[in-house]
Amino acid sequence: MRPKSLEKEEAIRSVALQIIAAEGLENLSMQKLAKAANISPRTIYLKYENKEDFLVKLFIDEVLGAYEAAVLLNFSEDMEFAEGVKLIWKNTFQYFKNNQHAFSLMQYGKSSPLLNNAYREKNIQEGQYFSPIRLFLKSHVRAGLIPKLPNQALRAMLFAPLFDLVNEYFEHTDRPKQVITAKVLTECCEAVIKGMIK
Amino acid sequence: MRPKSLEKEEAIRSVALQIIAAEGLENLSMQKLAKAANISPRTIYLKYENKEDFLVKLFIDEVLGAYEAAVLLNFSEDMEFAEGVKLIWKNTFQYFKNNQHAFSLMQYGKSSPLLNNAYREKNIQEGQYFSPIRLFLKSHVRAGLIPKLPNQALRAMLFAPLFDLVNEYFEHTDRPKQVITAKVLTECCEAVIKGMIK
DNA sequence: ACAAAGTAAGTAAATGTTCATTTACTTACC
DNA sequence: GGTAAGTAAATGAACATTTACTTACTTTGT
Repeated sequence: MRPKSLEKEEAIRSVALQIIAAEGLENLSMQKLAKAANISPRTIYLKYENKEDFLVKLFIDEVLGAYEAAVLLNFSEDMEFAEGVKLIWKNTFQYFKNNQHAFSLMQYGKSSPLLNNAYREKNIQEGQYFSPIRLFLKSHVRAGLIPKLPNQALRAMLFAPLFDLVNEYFEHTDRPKQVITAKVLTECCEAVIKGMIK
Repeated sequence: MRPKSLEKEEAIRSVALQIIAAEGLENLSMQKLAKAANISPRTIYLKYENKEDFLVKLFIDEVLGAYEAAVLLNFSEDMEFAEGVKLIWKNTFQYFKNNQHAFSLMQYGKSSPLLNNAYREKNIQEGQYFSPIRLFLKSHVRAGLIPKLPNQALRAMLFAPLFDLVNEYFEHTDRPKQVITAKVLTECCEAVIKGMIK
C-alpha cells in the first residue's frame, strides 16, 4: 500500500496560510491552493470533506491549537498575577512573530462567521479551551487581587491590546523603523497589569 | 434627465453589510447582492467601478467614516484624560450597538488585505484621520500624565479591549443573559484609564 | 424628445467538487 | 532477491454552478 505523504498534507496547510495572509481568505480557492501546493485539487478532497471542513480544521488545528500550545509554554495557573500575564504576553508575541501567517488567519477568526462559529463550538465542546488561563484569572479574582468581571472581559482587558500590538508590529516589518520594540511591549504589559490590580 | 435613486444606493450598501455580517465577506457576491437588494447587477456597476471599488468605498464611507463621526461626537482634544477616554468608550459602544452590521465589516478591516490597505491609505492620505484623538493623546503625553508610547500603542491599550467587549456583547444578544453590561463596561474603562496614568 | 437610470439576459472565466485512471509503495510468493 | 499482485494515494480532466462584469434594450423624469 502506498503510504500517505505527510509533506503534501503539510504543503496544503502552509500554502493555504500563505495565500490567506497575502491575498485574504476571500481570495483562497481550492484550485488556486492546489496549484500553489503543486498537487491535484482532488488530493485536498482526500483529506478534507469540503472547503468549509478544510478551513475550519486549518483554523482549529493550525491556528487555535498551535497558539494555545505556544502560549501555555511554562505557564501554570498558580503563578503570581503579574508574572503570569507577562509570560503570556511574551509567549504570544514570540509565537506570532515566528508565525505571521497563523496570525492572519487568527484575525479572520474574529470576522468570518464560519471561523467564529468554529471557535465558539470548540470552546463549548472542549469546555476547557485555554482553561489554565481561565483558572489563573479566576483564582486571582477570588483572592481579591483583580476585579470580579466576566472571564471574556478580563481576557479582553489583558490581551486585546497585545493582539493590536502584534498587528502593528507586522505593519512595520517592511518599513525603516520598527515602533513596536521590546521596551514598548514591556511598558504596555505593565500598564495593563497595573490597571487590573485593585 | 432621470435622477439617481438614493434608495437603491442605500439598499445596495445596507444589504451588503447585512450579507457580510451574516455570511462573511468571502460569501458576498455581486449577483447575490443584487438579488437581495432587488435590483439588477448592472445597477451596482452604474455606481461603482468594480467589486473592489465597491467594497473599499463601503468600508471607508459606511464603516470608517460613520464610526469616526460617531466616536467624535461631543469630543474635544483638550478634554481631561479620563473624561475623554470615557466619552470615546461610550460613543463607540453606543454606535456599534446600533450598527452591528458596520461592526462586522469593521472587524474585516483588520483581516482582509484589501480593506487593510484601504484603511492605511486613507490614514496616510488624509493624515488627520482620527486626528482629534491623536492630538488628545499627544497633549496628555506632553503633560506627563501618560507614558510616551507610539500613538498606535496608546490606541491599542485604550481601545482594543473595547472592541473585544463589543464583539462579546453581540455574541450574547441571542443568549439568555447579557454579560457585557453597562457596569462591566464602566469598570473596564476605568481599569484601562488607571493603567495608563503614570 | 432626450439622456441618463435601470433592467433582463447574457458572457467568459473561475469556482467547488467528482470521475476514471494512474502511480508508488507494501507484501507474499517463487 | 527478484517480481508480481494488491491497495491506498494521487492525479488531470471534467462536471455543473457561480463568479465578476457587459450588451442591448426599456423606463423614467425633465
